[in-house]
Amino acid sequence: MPKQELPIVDVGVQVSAEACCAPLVCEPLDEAEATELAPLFKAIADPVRLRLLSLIACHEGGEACVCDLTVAFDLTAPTISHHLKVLKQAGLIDSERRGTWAYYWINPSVLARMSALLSPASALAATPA
Amino acid sequence: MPKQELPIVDVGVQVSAEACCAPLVCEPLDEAEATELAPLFKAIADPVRLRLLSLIACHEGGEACVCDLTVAFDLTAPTISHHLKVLKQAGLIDSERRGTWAYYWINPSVLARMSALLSPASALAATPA
DNA sequence: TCTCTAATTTGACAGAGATCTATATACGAG
DNA sequence: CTCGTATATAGATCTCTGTCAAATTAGAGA
Repeated sequence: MPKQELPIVDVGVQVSAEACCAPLVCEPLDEAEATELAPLFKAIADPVRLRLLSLIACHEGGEACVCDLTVAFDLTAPTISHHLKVLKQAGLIDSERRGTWAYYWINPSVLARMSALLSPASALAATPA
Repeated sequence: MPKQELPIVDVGVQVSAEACCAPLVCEPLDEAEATELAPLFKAIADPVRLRLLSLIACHEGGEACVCDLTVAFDLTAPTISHHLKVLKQAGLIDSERRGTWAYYWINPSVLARMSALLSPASALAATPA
């Protein structure tokens, strides 16, 4: 039933766009950057939301219906709804209502930014000895 | 009692080592994995800790003294100490006392694991329409 | 030994967050 | 329009977390 619509690239993020990609091991984060980035990690700093994000990202068609998600947890629907809202407000996912059901898909660019931030700057800072 | 320091080698992590690398957009995280991974993100889900991690990672020599870190914030020493403890317990950093001062360095393998988990599955969902 | 400085631990408190029940909204089918 | 199902919001509660002041531990030097 979910109509597949591939929410591809579309970098229309609310975070400051391309101010993104220097890994935090390359140059020190200033306070403003840290304040902007921390909420992204806070959004996935919960097992339920991590699984939600993964379930949505892996779902065929690139999107998942809330009904698919709710059954995967031993939690009430309002709780799932709450977690989805947190993920959405962080910009990690987006949603649309189509008829009776609501569909969610991930925003890959935000995920990419977070991944890049943590990337270990290959040649740096290894070996404590 | 503060004998727990152990300037151990690198991967002395409590997480299951190399069970790491499938990005969460590739296959759905199960509950156990999510429970194990969420605390890693929780550890960096705070602006102060994000900056601490970055300051430590970028510091020359690959390690930083607590005294270097404390002055970078408008927070008391106990608060910084608390945040360092959170990062250390998550396995993101390690520390050693040398003489009067305590030094911290990052554990790159844990950071790498987190980065890989969020990596947007190169070949997936990225394909330009 | 005593004292000074670096860092951590303890205890307290305010604010944030996860979950539930109950209620409300949105839509489709009769 | 009315009813039933799918989501979302509101409010309450209990727990977790960030911060500070005060006390404690650890090492260097006199």
